[in-house]
Amino acid sequence: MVSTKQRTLILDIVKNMNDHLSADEIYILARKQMPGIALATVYNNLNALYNSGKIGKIKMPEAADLYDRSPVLHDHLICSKCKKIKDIAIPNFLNSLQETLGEEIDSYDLNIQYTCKNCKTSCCQ
Amino acid sequence: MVSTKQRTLILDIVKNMNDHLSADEIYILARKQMPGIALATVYNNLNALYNSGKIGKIKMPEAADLYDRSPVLHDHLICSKCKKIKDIAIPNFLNSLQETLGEEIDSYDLNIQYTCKNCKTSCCQ
DNA sequence: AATTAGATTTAGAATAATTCTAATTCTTGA
DNA sequence: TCAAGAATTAGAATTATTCTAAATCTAATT
Repeated sequence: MVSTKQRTLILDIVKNMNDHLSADEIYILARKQMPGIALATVYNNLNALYNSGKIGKIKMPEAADLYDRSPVLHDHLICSKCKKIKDIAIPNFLNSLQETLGEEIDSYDLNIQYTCKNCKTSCCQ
Repeated sequence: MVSTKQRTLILDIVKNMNDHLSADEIYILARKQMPGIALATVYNNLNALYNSGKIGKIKMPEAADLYDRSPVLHDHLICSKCKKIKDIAIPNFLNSLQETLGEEIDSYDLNIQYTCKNCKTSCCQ
């Protein structure tokens, strides 16, 4: 895989995100630095970077997929109210899953809906 | 919630499925018995039945959602090759998840990709 | 039986995320 | 410099799902 300046830019944006962003949001950021870039290029490169294990991807149940600067498999708590995402690591989850099931697992997606502390305390939104 | 004949038909179809079907597949089955039914009605009723806890829904990462005759929360193994789905129950998963995280969970979606025995043995598909 | 309010259905348009296509441009090695 | 292959671009296409507005049905009430 050859790294073009578009791919370098997109990798740079993703690696410097403090949050999880969608392809569209990354596209908006990319255009600030490279106004002519196409949305399809952003998708192409996010897919390429994800497939080569350089970045992570969160497959959201009913919304656009989000990208993650870390390619290391981990899990996500999604607040049902404010939709903010919290990264979590469940220790040894993959292994214990494989043991429980007696099957070798290729990968998995786990999305957990909860109500974050902020939304719980502010009662009447 | 009043049960119309459309809703009764759709519930009947879902309850008698031996597999997990998409809204579109359910629509095709429904039209055999009620040719004038609209796809939007199928979606409306699947949503209504799911929201009232009468049927289950599997939120697939990059494909149409599938419906499940059982509303009881359980998990799914999805074969990466043939895409067939196997229902599984991970004993006590929700509780142990809540304990591990120290958070109260509203719900979760877990999709596990694996290679089923069939696809593993037939090597050169 | 007629009326009415409210819910549901219908058909088709709208939306939104993503992929595809074909033409163009860039890269790199010969 | 040239050619081959890869990547990019712009926009069309696709697909699942939701929305809209008009029509129809339902159930309760008179």
